[in-house]
Amino acid sequence: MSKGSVSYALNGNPGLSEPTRQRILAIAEEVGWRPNRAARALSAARAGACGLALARPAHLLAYDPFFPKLISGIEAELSTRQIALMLQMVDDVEAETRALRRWWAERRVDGVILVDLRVVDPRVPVVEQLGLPAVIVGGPGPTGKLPYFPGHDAQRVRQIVDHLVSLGHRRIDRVAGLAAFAHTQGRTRAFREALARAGATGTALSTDYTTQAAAAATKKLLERSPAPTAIVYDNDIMAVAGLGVVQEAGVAVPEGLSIASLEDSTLCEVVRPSLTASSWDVEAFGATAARALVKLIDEAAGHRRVDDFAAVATEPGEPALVVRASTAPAPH
Amino acid sequence: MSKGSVSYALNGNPGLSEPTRQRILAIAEEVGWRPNRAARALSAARAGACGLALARPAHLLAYDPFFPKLISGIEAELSTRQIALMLQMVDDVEAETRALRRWWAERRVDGVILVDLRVVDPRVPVVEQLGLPAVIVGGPGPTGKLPYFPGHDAQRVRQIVDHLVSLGHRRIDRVAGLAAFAHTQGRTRAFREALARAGATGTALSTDYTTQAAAAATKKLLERSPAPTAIVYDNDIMAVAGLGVVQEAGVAVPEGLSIASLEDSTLCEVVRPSLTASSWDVEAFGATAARALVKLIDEAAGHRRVDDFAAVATEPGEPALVVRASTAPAPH
DNA sequence: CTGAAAGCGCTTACAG
DNA sequence: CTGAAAGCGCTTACAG
Repeated sequence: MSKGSVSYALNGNPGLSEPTRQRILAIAEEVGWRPNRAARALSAARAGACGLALARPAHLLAYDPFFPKLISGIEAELSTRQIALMLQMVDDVEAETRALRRWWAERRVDGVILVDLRVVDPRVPVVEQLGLPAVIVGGPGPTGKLPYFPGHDAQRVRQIVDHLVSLGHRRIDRVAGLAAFAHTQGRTRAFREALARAGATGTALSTDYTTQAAAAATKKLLERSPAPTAIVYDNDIMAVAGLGVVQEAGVAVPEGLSIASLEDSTLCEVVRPSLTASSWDVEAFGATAARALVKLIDEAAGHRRVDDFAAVATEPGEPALVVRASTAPAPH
Repeated sequence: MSKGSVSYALNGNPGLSEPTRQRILAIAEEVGWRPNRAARALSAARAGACGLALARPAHLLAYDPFFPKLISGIEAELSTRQIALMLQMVDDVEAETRALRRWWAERRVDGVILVDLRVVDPRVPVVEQLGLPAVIVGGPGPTGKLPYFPGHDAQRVRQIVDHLVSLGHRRIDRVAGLAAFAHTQGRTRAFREALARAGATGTALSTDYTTQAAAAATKKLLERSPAPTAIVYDNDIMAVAGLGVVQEAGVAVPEGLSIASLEDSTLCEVVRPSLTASSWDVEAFGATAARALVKLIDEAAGHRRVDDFAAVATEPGEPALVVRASTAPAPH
């Protein structure tokens, strides 16, 4: 059996009869032979890996159910194609930008997934200038020529506000995440619009996603006059932190104040009262983004025109509001 | 400048004067040149990457603050050495075993980290037979010749039981994780011993770590007679789920029943009442394990004798019990 | 220190 | 289909 034929068989190269191909694959399977990835990468000029660098400190990642789900979805998609996922956790976007440059210079990855896009984000121009294939996850909308997947932010905000308004709430505040994140701004915009449309009022307080900041923001909101009758939190852990503050202030939830979370999780189910939250399929979302990245890489390699993903970005899994015990008619 | 000299400079190979080395490094930095990883891997017979395969479904990983911290610690250690972390999420140990075989056959990784060791674990013999460098994280104790890092399980169980006993509790039950995990069994052993030493009684109910199972187990424990005066949970999310069940049953925490968690997190701080929990430095733990793996890889590459890590396994960061509002003197 | 050369294990045309 | 060969971009001795 020639080395060339084996290579053809494994790479699905035409010019080999089907029976021969099958025989080769069977033998490879039997003896457990696998092509050396480094050699293959070197001659094929493909790393066979994609990169994901997370620019958030571990203590914030630790309580965010979004990332494990996202990674799981990405991973599920990549592994069917034998593409590895390279993970790096860094402290800030600058470190991430350095990591992206290094990955690409070393040809460690064929493409990358960008998360937590900033309003002004250094990664976007770098990636575009390098020609490093990239997709944006949780983006705000069109950013240069990079494909993006916005994550239903506006729609989820609208669903929650509409739900609260239908319960008679007219004074709805929000404890938001980092203002520097593009998706936070997108949510803020949608929040304002939804309130205005309903004739309701309310403001958003930005935090750094820590529970301390969420607790402090909640205290501040409770002291306002008139006080809000409902508070929306950008994620589940901040909502739970807020819930604790509200209860300690002697306000009953949901009788005296309604609480809702823009991110659903098991946590929302198990706290008392359980939390009304916006639920969506993050794993499917991650898989879709990974699929787009793979396509981008393939097209870049084939020197073919890259489709305008921005125009076709599909978002899987419509978000659905899960109404639980923490929201009720507004007190009068 | 010869190609050979550049290579020597970058790899710290002696036989190059210091000024020349510095000049080469400066130029490489300036033009942003980085050696192609695939080529380097091929000639050096080193992938420059380590693998971590997680055999837990994403919905369980999503609420476990342990893994992001562990990964962050591993990553911090590896990235200082320019070693990449390859991540794969799989459904079960069999799929993980397959992933390990593939990674090694393709020389995608130089070594792997094994987590959630089972009482009978197929990965251990496979890894040993392949000669794939591996360290065990959260292991039960010596397993063949693989270095292991047990994660303070016994000590943490003891601290919690001793705390409850000192508060007068004599009937202490436990809602445990998967019985198939070696660390669950290690905890169960330590739990029994600690109770016996204190003249207290109690049993452990195993669950699959889901909040549903934790809730069901808690209900069962409350119906017992005599009912426990304290319940210990194997992790924070199960503790919160249990707390909800207890409160709905009309039992006050901590006045009627004390609750404690064997895993600390922000969650424990923010729920009401806040939860007493065993806290330890998981990131440092991950870093230590990664360091051991790197050492193992280096020694394996040098054909030198591999140290007996099992004898020297250091565990960083002594665990500390954080007493919060959920534990109080036993009711009489 | 330089320069030429072999080799890592594949992929990919190319002549038979 | 086979077999010989070049090339991917490094590392690593080796002679000058």
